[in-house]
Amino acid sequence: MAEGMLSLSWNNHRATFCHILSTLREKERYTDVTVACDGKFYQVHKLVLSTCSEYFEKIFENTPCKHPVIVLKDVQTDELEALLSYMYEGAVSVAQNDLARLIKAAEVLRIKGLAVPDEPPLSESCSKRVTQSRNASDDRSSPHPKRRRREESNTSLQGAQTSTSPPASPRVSSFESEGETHHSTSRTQSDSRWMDQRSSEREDQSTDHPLDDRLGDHTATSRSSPTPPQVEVMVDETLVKEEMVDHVDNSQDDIVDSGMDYGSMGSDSRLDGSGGGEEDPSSQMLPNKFEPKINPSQGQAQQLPDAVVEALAGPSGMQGWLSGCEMPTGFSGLEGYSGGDGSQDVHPPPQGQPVSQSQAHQLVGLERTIAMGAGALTAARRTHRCPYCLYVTYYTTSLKKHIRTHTKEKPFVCSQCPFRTTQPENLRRHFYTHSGERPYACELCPFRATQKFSLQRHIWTQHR
DNA sequence: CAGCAGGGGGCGA
DNA sequence: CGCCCCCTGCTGG
Repeated sequence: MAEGMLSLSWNNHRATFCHILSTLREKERYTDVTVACDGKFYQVHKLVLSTCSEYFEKIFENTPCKHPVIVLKDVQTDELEALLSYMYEGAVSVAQNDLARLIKAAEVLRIKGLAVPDEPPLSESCSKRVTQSRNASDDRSSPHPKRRRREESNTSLQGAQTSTSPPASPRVSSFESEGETHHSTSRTQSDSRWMDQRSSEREDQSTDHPLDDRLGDHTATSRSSPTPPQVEVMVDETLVKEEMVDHVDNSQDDIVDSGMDYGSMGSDSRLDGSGGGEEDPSSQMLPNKFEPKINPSQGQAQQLPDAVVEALAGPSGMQGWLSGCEMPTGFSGLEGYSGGDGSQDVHPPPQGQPVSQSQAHQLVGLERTIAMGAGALTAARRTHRCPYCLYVTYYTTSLKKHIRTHTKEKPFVCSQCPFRTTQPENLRRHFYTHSGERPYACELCPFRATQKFSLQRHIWTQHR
């Protein structure tokens, strides 16, 4: 209440907790109960079992023993393993055929969320439908299993995963893999040391929701999870329905992902790969002389086709990208573009393709451009077209710069910090932040700026 | 309001 | 190709 009160919240609390629990189980740390089943022994934690099952809770209540051994008779090992995974991770993959069995076992053990509601009805008037029961808010915080069933067609994936479901390895990976944030945090880039941290923070935040859902609904994070909850079990058999929402989410994820992956590939792997070695541009302090031109030399002629090939080859890369780029405009592709470009003379499209052939041809077209040189485009007045989007320019240099925005290639590296950029000019400008130089001085006041436009803006606003 | 990065245009060597 | 210019947009004080 007091003014000074701050609310501190641990965004990843659930995920972390979950992860740690799983890890503890794997390492058999702090385990205080042994579950014996069909000749196998599982070291687990009373806390977890009793949290997830009234049955176990009761047992422990009535078993003062410090490290009891519980022998399960009517449960098979694979069922138990699945249930343990479920309890520790909040989700588990199950082959459809095994679903009934699993539920039965869950019922025997009274596993919350599987066989019994994970929370007493309480006052929640919200009629609990057999399925999701819980109202939205609850839903987020508690592990109510949803059974989701992918189409049969998924079986291969599903089967594979389900068969190996029990191992409860942590899936931090699913969060890390989102990697994309990088390029979007323009602001932080100059803050060298912080960049990584910050981006990861962002990631955490951005995945906040999925994390929240983690215990109960893994759908959001299931993609890369070792034990994807393909089939999240539900109390009711009627749940065997597809949940469009999840599908949509997934598909979106996929799209986003393709975009992201693309980006991350470029900014991470590729950068590191191509520019990593050059990170050391030891002597490029000179604002004007940026030796660091890392390896822009390789030339686009090399790079481009690669990029193109990559994009084409990628499962979703190009498509995702193109769809993101072209579709939104609603143009019918080149037509619309050339018109809008006002470059009628400029742009009698090299191939004059109508939209239909557009994408592939754009790629091919550019590739050809690169391969054959500008001469091939004489008819087009030497316009240069981006293979990734509808961008067209007269200048090859502009195109190169532009393409880097797609490939995320940033060959120009600051010697003072991790900042890297696509244009030498940007690097030069950036360097002012280190050198303190402010080349643009206001004649009317002591104000100085690092960028001309900043000075102009200053004059307009201050001395107008 | 200022700092700063992204990104594109344009020109001279 | 290298360099400069410009506009734009975001961010933080």
